[in-house]
Formats: sequence, C-alpha cells, structure tokens
Amino acid sequence: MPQTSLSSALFTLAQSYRVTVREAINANELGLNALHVRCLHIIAETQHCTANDIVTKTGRDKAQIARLVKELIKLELVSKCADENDKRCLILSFTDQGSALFSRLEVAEQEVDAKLCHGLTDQQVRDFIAIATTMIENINHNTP
Amino acid sequence: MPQTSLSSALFTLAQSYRVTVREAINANELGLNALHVRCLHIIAETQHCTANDIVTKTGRDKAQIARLVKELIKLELVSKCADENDKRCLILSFTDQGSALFSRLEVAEQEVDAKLCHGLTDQQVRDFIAIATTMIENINHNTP
DNA sequence: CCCAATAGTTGATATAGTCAACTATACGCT
DNA sequence: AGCGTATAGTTGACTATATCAACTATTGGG
Repeated sequence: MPQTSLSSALFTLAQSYRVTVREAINANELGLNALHVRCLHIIAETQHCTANDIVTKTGRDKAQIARLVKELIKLELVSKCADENDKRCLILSFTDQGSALFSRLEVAEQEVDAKLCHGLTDQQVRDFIAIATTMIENINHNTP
Repeated sequence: MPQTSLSSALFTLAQSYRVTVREAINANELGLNALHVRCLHIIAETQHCTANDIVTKTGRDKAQIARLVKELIKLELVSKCADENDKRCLILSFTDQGSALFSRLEVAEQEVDAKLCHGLTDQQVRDFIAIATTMIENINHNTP
C-alpha cells in the first residue's frame, strides 16, 4: 500500500501515531491519553508553567486544556498554586506521584519513538523533525 | 516556540494540518472534512472501490467509514452499486457532481500543500514523505 | 445443506474539540 | 482612587470523531 501524497502520509502517520501511543500508554496501565502526555511534557520542560503556556504550545482550545489539567489534578499527578505576583496565573507543577509517573512515561515514549524510527538514521530523524517544524511554521503563519 | 521531540512535532503538525485543511475546505464552501476528502481520494484512485478498501487504507473503524460513505452518498457525490459477482460488496464510484467536486478539491489541496511546503525543496518534501512512510510501516509492523 | 467467514449497517457510547459566556485579577490611565 | 480594558482561567452547551458490539445478508467450502 504505497503512500503517495503528502496529505495522506501525514494523515496516516498522525492516526497511526495516536493509536500506538495510546496502546503503549494503556499497556502501561495509565489512564492517560496522548494529549495528557503532551501536557506533562510541557509542564516538565517549562518552569513556572501555566495553563496558558500549554494552550500556546499545543495550539488547542483553552477550554480543552482547562479540563485536561483538571483531570491531571484529580489524578494527583499535578498541583496548581497561584502565582504570588499575579494571582490570575496558576502555576502547574508535578506532585511526587507525577514525577514518578513521568519517568515511566518517558521510557514508554522512547520505546514508541524507537519503534517509529527503526531503520532510520539519526540524521534522517533530525531532518524529519526539522521539516515538520518548518511545515508547522508555514501553516501557522497566517493565510494572507 | 521550538519543536524539539518527534512526538510533539508530529502531534502539532497533525493538528495544524487538520485545522488548515478544514479551513481550506470550508473556505471552498464544501460540507466536507478531511476524512471525507481522504475517502474521495481513495475512491478516485481505486478501481472497483468498496467500503472495505477504504477501511483498510485508512485504518479507521468500519462503522466510521460506513457513516462517512453514507454522507457522501446523501450529498450525491458518490453512488454505490452491488458487485455482480459478490452482492456483499458495494462498489463506490463518483457521480458527475462527485467528479466535478473532486477536481475542485484537488486544487484546494494543492494550495494547502503549497503553503505547507513553502521554503522547502522538492527533495526535502520527497524525503519527508519517504521517512513518514517508513514510520507508518514501522508502526504497522505489529508489535511483537 | 450447514457453517464459518466476509461486507456492510446500526445503536449506543466514549472521546476530543469548539464556541461563547462568565469570574477574577491585573494593568494603565486621567 | 476609580474606570476601562486586557488577561488567565473556568464552565456549559454543543458538535465532531471515534470505538464497540450486535446485527443482517451474502458467500464459499466442506
């Protein structure tokens, strides 16, 4: 089954990726989906992370993020506390459980990535990410 | 906003792509989504195309495809008729309207693709598709 | 003729994504 | 200070997508 066009390659890849991540995550008995995982990553890599940071970094609707974060909090993976200087901002950070789970997640993710990149060189993967990033920028640089 | 990891690049790209395609399509006053478009492509490129062909080519649930096809039929873009040899198989083909619309779609899609690939060389795009295809194969080659 | 397999349909339900209205705080201004 | 406006986040209602399981109809093989 050859993948010819850009759109179909992209579409198929995104779909397969979602399914695989979900399987990997379910296999790890965590009640999280791919977007939860992205949130956790962003929280991990952003110091002083707010819900709004997640909104801008993911490009999702803020309502969606709000509910997602609420779930993470209910799962006691993340806690929020108001910024001292600006009480509108609620800083998100990992609980101990959250940190522990994030480590496990990273392992699971590396497995998915390794599977995905099987047979590809590091350089190819880097190029792929670079091109994807360019495409994302192209697509976000508003349609004039 | 740098995209570092493979997963986040993929995820962001897929999301942006969906949004852009949808905008392009809405802008073209068609009541279709990205998956409708994929179905039309598959119908176009597959002679003797059945719903099941679409299921295997897209990897989606057959229920979802059934409903999608039903919509395409209601829109009078596609018609189905039973295979003479095997009456379980319903062959899908374009109506005249469907063919006409598909031509328009191809133009719209080329615009999206052009936007996406702005600043990239043909070779880069080819490489990108090739790598994506490899990833899709990796991911589909069942998890042992 | 019966049975297992296949193609497709349907209902119920779950998950994901969107829009608009709302609260609360903060900032800038005269 | 008090006003208007911007920002962060929350919520409700809704739409769209996706998934599961049960079902029908047809087929081909013993």
